[in-house]
Amino acid sequence: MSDDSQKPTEASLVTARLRDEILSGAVPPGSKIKLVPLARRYQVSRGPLREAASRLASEGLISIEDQRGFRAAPVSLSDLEDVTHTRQRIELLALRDSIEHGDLEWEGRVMASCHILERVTDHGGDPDKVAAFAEHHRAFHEVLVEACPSRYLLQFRERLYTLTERYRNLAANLYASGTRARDIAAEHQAIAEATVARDAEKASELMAAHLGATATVLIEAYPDLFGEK
Amino acid sequence: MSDDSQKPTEASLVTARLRDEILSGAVPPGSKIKLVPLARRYQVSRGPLREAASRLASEGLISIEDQRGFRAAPVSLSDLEDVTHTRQRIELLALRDSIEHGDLEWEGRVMASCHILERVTDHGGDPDKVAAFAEHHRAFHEVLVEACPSRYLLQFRERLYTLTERYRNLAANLYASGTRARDIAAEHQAIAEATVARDAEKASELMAAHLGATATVLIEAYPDLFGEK
DNA sequence: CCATTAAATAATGTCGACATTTTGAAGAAA
DNA sequence: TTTCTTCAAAATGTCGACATTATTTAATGG
Repeated sequence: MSDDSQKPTEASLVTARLRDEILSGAVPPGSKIKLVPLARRYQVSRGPLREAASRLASEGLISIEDQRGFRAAPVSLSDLEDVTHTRQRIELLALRDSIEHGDLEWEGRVMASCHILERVTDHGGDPDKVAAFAEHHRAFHEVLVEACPSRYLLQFRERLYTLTERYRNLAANLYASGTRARDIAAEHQAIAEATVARDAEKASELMAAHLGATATVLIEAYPDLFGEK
Repeated sequence: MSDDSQKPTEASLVTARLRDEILSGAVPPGSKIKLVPLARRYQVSRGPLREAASRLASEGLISIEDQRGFRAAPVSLSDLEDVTHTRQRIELLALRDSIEHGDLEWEGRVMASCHILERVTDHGGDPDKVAAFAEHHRAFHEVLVEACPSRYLLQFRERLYTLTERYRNLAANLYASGTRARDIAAEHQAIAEATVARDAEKASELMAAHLGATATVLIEAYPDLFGEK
């Protein structure tokens, strides 16, 4: 969204970094984003930081209060429900589009991504492995809707995915358990198969269930998540 | 999205102003946004301007090219089609939600807004009247989906409405004619009536047709729009 | 003891200056 | 002419300093 294969600007780098910290929970929801300490940590001036925060505000990760600075977007049960429900609707639209427009190479990428994801599924709490899984998981869901021709739908979808991932990370920070009794790999496998089979109905159904199940886990974990600060 | 009933910051004011100029076409699509002249015109430093541009980037009105500054988002036929199609889908979701959840007072606001809009429909090219119409038109479409409980869906909808309005303004700048042989007031009236009658099917149908008709007019006008720089 | 006010401390918002990069023009070489 | 190089002008990106506003702390009065 920002660079053109140029040397990235400090503002862009800091944007990515700050986004990650908000997503991971290193910057807790609702907490104030104090520019001076952050600028010191990032080894940059406050200028780029303000730009970064301004960008993230329009992404819904930061809220701006004039004369009072920036604040990590708060979390709430109702917000989580909204994110989930909206994401279900948007993602299904994108998935149907993708199934309709995807070509054979796309099918290949779907199966490849699914396979890779399956192989990295069991991480033993190793932070690197967890991060790798998160990355492949994102990639898999991304590939599924890749053939959707609407840039806007994809942008909205990505935004909602990011917000979901934030809740997932926040819950994971409290629940070290992580994965429940779900066989996520099997869910992904089924979605991938229905998708490349061009069975839009079945794929939609499976995807909706997949997102719903994830949401249920998060919502159950949420009360504990709200007990903290 | 930004203030909390505080004295707005320069960055916020400039954001609104720059957004208006991009929407109105005062800053042409694809043109570079040179900060020094703009800062001079706005009587502010470049700092707040950079923040404003950063915010608008995430809204899709500005594109950032690292080390090369900011640029008003380009327009294209394919982008217009994407905006239109996506907006149709999002808006219908929001409208159905709104019809399902709206209360009696909401119905009243819908009819009121529709009535007001009808009365300001015929503007004689007077810029003030045109601006007033645009404002009431935005308000009407806003009220229609007001009862939709999803903040995210409404945010996406608003964003797409804004992008549509940009294309409308750009076309209007070339076609002074403006309104075609459509009876827009009648279309709005029909949508409002179906909506307060809780006839989601009919309202959706009418709304889709309404958006489609607007899109058609714009798409027809578009080739001329692209002839200019 | 609590509430209210006043002073201090800290954080934000804005600006102007500097270094770096890009852009544009002028000129040289093929 | 066309292409490439060189150089100057302009624009961007970043920083540190200043003024203003918010927040915390201390003090005062009830």
